[in-house]
Amino acid sequence: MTEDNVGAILKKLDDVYGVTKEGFYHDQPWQLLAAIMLSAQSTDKQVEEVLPDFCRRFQTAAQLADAPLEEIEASIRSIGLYKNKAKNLKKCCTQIVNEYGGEVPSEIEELLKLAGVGRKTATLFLADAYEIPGVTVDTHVFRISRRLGWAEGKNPVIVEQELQKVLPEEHWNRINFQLIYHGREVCTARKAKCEECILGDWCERRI
DNA sequence: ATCCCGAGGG
DNA sequence: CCCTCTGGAT
Repeated sequence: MTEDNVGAILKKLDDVYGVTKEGFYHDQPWQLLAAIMLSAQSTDKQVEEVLPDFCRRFQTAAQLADAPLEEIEASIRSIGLYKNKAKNLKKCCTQIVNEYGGEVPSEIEELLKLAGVGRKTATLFLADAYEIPGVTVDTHVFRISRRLGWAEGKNPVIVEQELQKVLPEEHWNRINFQLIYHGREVCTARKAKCEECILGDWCERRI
């Protein structure tokens, strides 16, 4: 377990990938939650393409909850897993209207009760919407933090707890997008490009 | 061809 | 625990 590499790596990530990420377009918090749900297994570009029209068509959670499933599907048709997402969005918005008075809850335990909202979506929403510090562990964060020697846990929940101990809290809300960029371009699941990695000096995997 | 910026369901 | 859902990137 190396923890002395943490400071140097975090600084490098800040330098190369920046400290802020532009969030998804939205007028209302529930639309941000919807955008994050849409982003699963899809690119930001795909999501941003449908988002303006989506937000215009469904201005409130109640409007989406009442819309025919076919209309919801049509509005997100170009995005991966669109049938699942349309079904989950309708159910999720129905829950928001019926059980939360039309407002997205800000407690993670409540968010996790919403259809289509898992831990990754919930923590990212809390960070983006309310700047609540949290470590969002998606597939990239999971893979890279293990390669760096920051975590050893066998599932995302354990890794999340390990990272909360290893990382200063002010980095929690930016480590996700930084490692996503890094994970897509360099530290890929297979055939990682260790020769061109900016973290090569400190990474346990390369040394 | 193969793998995903997940989550629900059997 | 493993399967499925989807288009797009590589």
